[in-house]
Amino acid sequence: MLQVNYIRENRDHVIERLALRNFKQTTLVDEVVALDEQRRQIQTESDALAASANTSARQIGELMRQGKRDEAEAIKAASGGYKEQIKQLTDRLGELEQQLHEKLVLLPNLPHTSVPAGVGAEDNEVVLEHGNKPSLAEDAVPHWELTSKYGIIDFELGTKITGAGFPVYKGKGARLQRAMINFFLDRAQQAGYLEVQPPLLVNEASGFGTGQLPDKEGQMYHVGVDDLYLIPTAEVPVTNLYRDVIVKEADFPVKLTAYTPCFRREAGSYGAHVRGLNRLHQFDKVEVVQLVHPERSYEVLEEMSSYVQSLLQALDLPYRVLRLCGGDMGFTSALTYDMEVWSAAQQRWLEVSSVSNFESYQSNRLKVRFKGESGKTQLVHTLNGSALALPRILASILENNQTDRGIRIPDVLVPYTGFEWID
RNA sequence: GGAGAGUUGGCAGAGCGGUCGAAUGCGGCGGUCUUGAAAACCGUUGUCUGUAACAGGACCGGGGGUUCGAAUCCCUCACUCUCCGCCA
Repeated sequence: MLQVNYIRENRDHVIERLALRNFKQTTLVDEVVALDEQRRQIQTESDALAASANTSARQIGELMRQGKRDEAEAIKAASGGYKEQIKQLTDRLGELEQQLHEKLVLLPNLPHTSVPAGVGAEDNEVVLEHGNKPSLAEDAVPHWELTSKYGIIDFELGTKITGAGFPVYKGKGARLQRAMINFFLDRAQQAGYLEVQPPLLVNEASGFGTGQLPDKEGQMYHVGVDDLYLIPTAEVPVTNLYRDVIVKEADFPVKLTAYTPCFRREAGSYGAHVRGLNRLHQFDKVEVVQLVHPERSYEVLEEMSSYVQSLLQALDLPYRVLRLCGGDMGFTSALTYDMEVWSAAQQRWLEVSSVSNFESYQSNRLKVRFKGESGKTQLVHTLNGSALALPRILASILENNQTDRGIRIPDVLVPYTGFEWID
């Protein structure tokens, strides 16, 4: 959520920035400014009235103590009107605050100055490409054929148990999953991230804090009887660990990592692009999250980007890094890098990580603050990234590393899998 | 699922309807003392809003009510804890 004060003082700039993500509801910005203006005016009136009422009440108390009952009664009689007036004003204030809040949550984050203009994926800027795309044999096949050929994933069985998009990993497939999770967690720990195991179900306040609610309600599975949401990413519970916390500046940077399954409804997605492991309703991911001093957040974003790339390099997967354009960036992000690996048999890039700086957009909702040098509390900047999401990494490993002999496991994973080949 | 207790500042824990944003202890910060540290002593120490700065306003789980006045009384919701039951 953007800060009202900022919008008030930088109205034109806000509109200009929002235009970069093709957000053209300039009236919304003006409505926010107007509502805020009204709110503050009513607030002032209400406060003045409350001050008078407080004074009277104090006087009455003092007079009563002194036994001056008559004088107290006189003031009491004159104080009767405050209650009704104050109630009217505070009711109005409540309405204004609610309206303001409703408008405010409709405004996405302001893109960073380096974000390219654009409307969709085709306008994203390729920052760099790394590694060589392997040239496969004539008979190379996509991963969904490899998984059944080697019996490591059973999609049909998952469909029977739950539904489409819930694969069952078996044998070396299951072990490879476990190996990747451990590999990613070990690397994160070496990079200074504290490992946590958060809940996989979160309440509404948590969903709101990181921005999934109310905007993307339909994306999450909702457990109605208990009014809880299955997490779409570890970002939600992990970032919310610091909701309403005032961080000590000495504790910066706060670096957290978590492995969790992720659940996404992805309603309305069908077709070839979502075959096999390309898009699932449940998948595994290791996430990294940082809470940092505002002055350092872009430096940290680059650091996180490098970290994610180091994983891809270790796995020896060809990848590219995109700087998302204004139109393709998530609602809450100010700058996002997407990492995509090359899927040799499908001949396409698959997104395996998204690293974002949310600046104070999330922390304003979450109320994650720190006490600065001046002694004033300020909002921290939050960042997160996938490091990494497993399914498409797996897809890429399977496709890129397929040989006559079987599928070669990347060297760094062998200590974790205990085998070198899926055959 | 059944029964009971509770929710107050970073933590612990007081709080007759008025002088309570809130005692006290611990912790934190600053200082005295010390070669240094510890101890002791002194001072200080919540958040939000608002102002150029003061002032002012709000917050004692959430919401509502009674009252001139509510942390304190009433209603309601949520959550936590304890015991029993069930259970990885």
